[in-house]
Amino acid sequence: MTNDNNVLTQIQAALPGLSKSDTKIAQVVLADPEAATHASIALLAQQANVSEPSVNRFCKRLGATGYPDFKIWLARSLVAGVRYISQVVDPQDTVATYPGKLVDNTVNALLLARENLPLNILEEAVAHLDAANRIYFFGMGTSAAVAQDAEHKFFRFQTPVTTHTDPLMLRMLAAGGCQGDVFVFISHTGRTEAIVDAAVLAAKSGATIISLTAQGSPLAQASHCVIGLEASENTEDYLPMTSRIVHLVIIDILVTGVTLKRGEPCIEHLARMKESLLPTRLPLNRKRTKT
Amino acid sequence: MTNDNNVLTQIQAALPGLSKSDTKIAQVVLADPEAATHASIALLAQQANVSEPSVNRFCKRLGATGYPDFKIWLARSLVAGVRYISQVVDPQDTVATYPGKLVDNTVNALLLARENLPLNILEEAVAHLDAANRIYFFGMGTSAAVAQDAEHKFFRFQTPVTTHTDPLMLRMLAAGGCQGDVFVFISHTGRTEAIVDAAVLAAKSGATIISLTAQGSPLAQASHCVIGLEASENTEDYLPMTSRIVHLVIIDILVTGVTLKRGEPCIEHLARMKESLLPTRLPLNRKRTKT
DNA sequence: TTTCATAATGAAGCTTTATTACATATTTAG
DNA sequence: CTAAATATGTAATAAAGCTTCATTATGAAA
Repeated sequence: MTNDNNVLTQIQAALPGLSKSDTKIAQVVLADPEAATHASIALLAQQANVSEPSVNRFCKRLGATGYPDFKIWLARSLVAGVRYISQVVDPQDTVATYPGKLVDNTVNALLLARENLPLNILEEAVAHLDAANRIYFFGMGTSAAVAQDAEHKFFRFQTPVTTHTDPLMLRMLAAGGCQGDVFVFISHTGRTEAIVDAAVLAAKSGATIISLTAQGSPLAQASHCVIGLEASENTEDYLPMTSRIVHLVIIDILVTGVTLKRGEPCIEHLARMKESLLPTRLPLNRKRTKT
Repeated sequence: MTNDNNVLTQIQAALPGLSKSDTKIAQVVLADPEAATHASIALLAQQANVSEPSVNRFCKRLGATGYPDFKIWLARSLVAGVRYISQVVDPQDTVATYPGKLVDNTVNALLLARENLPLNILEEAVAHLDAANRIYFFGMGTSAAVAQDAEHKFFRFQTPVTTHTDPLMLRMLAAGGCQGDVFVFISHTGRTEAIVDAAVLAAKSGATIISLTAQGSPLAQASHCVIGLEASENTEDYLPMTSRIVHLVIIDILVTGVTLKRGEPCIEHLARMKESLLPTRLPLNRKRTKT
């Protein structure tokens, strides 16, 4: 009910069942939420052609304590101009509009994920990864890049870690798994056959299966530890965009979790790794443009 | 000046040069910005042990038109609880705290990038990519995953595209470039020697160089088209986390840009590609948990 | 140290804004 | 077609925020 702390989506959801005045108010607010945050109740009432108390009642019906509270709430739904409402890119978009939409959608996906972070499962996953003798990351398609990123990050720990995308390699490794092995499967849909098969095989072999995938998917069902995310939106229809970003941030969380669990020595080790890269870099030679 | 539309950072930046009352007010606001958005001017004044006009003046000094305006502004700086201020993970963090911090930092990086999107440069980059006979993506370390992701997305266009991480391969390809080739270099620092060398070589060969890197870096100087981002924050000290995410979203922008430029036929083509993946997926078998 | 000028702060009254109570209109069900 | 319920608007009330001005603190020059 009220756990959707976003006004815009809430108004839009409520629109059908709204009264005449409320509809008018809703339309004015949705048309330019930005402006609404700066308008007084009198101005908004005038723009919607309704009385001031109607606006006040509208706010209360939405769960706010009054108009000022509503404005605060509304302001929060406009993150630095980001619209919470998922914005679909259409052929009419220009360079002035679509980049912002894409960033907004990504931010929204992250904020949504943030609210639904399964902390206990993350903790569990971190424990498994920390205790692992060997870690395997698997991802295909877009998730291959996520897996590669994960390998690159986990590689810095002492635990042996590898990434694979070849389905045959995947099956073989999965079949040959053993206690102490941790397989991390990354799949947006959780329905990529090769991945699901491998997960089932790996589970039988005694290894621990962690998956970054859709809740309730076949892959999720085959896993010991599911870091599940809400299902994809329509924006993912052509190219998965936001989901892989969320997966990457979850990789960050897991890496950070293991780092914290291992404590100081590990942090030092990471610092040394970092230093070893310095000789490959040219000297800094930058002119600052801003203060 | 006023282009930093975040209050919290602005207050913090202004803190040193603030008067006695203003400091008290700033402290109360920073201590619990959330609460401040709901407090009346009287309450806030009382909590800070100052008079109401002082609070009002404080707001105006920060650029707001008054207290209510300040509250709106403040509310926006608290994106669904996200603190704009970059939050450093420290050893005292627990699973209850660090995941949120990481997401917040990522969101902040994206919001920052969103405000500084170089639209004209993106447009230029899209034009180059659209017109390219051949596209090469290069990235090393963490950026290798970004390059791979880019390849995976651009692969769906008809233009031949490849990704490489091997420095030798890189040099050879760069030296053998020709007009119509587009080299996309991805490097957080812009100071990875192998990458910079390759960019210089490729530029000499007549190819077009696009780079996703730090403004003003050696790599940027060797490029025709620099999609530059603000320098790294201290949070990147151990592992680049937020920058790669921003790079990925820029890849999304470029892909989307080319898709839009090519118009309908391309969109259809993408849809067909998508369909071709369906047979590799198991049937949907999900139980919805939420309405 | 004193004096003067400047800046900072607070008290009181004033203005704007939001809310409540009540009356009127509109819809809906019987 | 009427009656109850609901929705809407008017006007009065209350709350919040703002401005003016007097007071107090701060700091520089004599």
